[in-house]
Amino acid sequence: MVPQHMELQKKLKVENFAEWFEQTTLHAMIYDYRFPVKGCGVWPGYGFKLRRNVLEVMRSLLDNSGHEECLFPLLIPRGLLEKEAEHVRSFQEEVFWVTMGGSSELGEKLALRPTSETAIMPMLKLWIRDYKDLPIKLYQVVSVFRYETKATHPMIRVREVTTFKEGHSAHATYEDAEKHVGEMVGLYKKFYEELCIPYIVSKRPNWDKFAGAICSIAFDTIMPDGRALQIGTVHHLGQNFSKPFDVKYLKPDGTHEYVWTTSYGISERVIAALIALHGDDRGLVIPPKVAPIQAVVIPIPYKGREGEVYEEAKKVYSELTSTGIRAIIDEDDEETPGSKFFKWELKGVPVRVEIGPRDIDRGVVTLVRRDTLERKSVARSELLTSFTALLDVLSNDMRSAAWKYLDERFYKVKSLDEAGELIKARRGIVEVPWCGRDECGSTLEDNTEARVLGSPLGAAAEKGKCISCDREASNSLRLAKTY
RNA sequence: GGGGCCGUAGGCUAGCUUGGUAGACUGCGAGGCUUGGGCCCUCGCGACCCAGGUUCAAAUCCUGGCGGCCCCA
Repeated sequence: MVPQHMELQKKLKVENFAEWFEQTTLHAMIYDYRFPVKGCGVWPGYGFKLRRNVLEVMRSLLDNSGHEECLFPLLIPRGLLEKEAEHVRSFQEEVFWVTMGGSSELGEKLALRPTSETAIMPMLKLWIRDYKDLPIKLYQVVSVFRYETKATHPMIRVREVTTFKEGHSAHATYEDAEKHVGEMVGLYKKFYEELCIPYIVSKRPNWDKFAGAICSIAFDTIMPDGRALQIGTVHHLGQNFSKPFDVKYLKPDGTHEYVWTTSYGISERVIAALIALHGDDRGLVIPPKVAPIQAVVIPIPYKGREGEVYEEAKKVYSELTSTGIRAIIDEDDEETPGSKFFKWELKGVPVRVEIGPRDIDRGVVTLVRRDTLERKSVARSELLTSFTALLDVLSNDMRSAAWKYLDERFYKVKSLDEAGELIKARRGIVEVPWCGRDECGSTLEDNTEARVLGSPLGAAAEKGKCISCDREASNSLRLAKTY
């Protein structure tokens, strides 16, 4: 039983999310935002491991779907960056430029990539000759740089995005590219499911598409402060990039056609969402799949019985690690068990394994799950099966709790007043009937102080009237405060 | 883009209005005592964001920079 005063609290997290987030990530050694350059943070060892595990999930999904991991240069010459007119217009105010080499001015200034389409296209031009070379699917995990002028937030709005996983593909036809977009949306869904992150998929409105895309599909989730956070996007780029970069292929009939490209990305915002959605006022709660440490074994020594307690704890520890479980043992005899409990709870270790004289006498071990702090004794002889089963239960419970959280903050309303109030109170995402015209979208943004996330993918016509112009609604629009 | 608040040991902070020895808690190190939810005691370590200015004297007042947070567009 968890004592009354120790019941899970989310007061700070809910009342002052920004502070909670920065403190928790710092104290748990996930992310240190004290680096003296605006919008730049550091991943210490423990956070780096979490990041690596998250990326590992993504890598395995991509590797198993025909992608190859590549690495393109950080520097993009101005001429390339500016080839696609709309792309450059959108990014020009947020590009960092390298203008000097030592003390001499560069002839052509070099951009720190804000994203890599313009670095990849010239190489595709060299690599693609005929239809047999298509499709090409590649990705890289790199830093990208954006000179954010608005407020920056640790991990959420940064100037160096350190964990930019960008996928790029080239196809022979519009339809192939379109199909690939659908597959990548499916791949991202799997990714978020693995991380226990709930999401809403929207087709971004025309005025908020990725610069140069013909269609942008975005994943959003809801943070504890009620704002929506974009955690992934998939873009159909059409021939908007292949034309200016002159990337053509030879078709079987002997003619040439420009390739059709797509791009899709996620960033460390995914990790921010994971932390924000699962954490509580004791610290992190990390889904077992990506937890740097899945189990911490804590011996509870008593005077006279220290020897056997430590010995048993070690046995349990090696049993766990021998099956590939990421376990550690905290044998520090200078620190009390209680203090260790708090320490590892802060770090979000999914399961704590306690071994004391009482357990030894009864032939059991005590398992405590991090999400609910529920404690139970399991037979010593069945440790491994009980443990793995518990990890599964924990993952599933975390996933459903997070989905429940999102579902409760997703509102479908029919009136502008209602929408406005929900947005103003920062209750989450609001979906309203919409006539489908861009002008009503921007009117709504003005009237509700919200941003338009977009509309459902392939939704049937919404019944009702557009809440902006009162015309018959043909679709829905999602609105929210955003980051 | 506009407005406001703020920056003190690794962390959280007191002191600033009214200029004059920077204090607590936590952490870290040593020792003792303990250990099923942050024990306690002793000793030690550790800080005024940066650059100018005012002043006999600046953490404190002024200007600028860097950095952080909040609100509004």
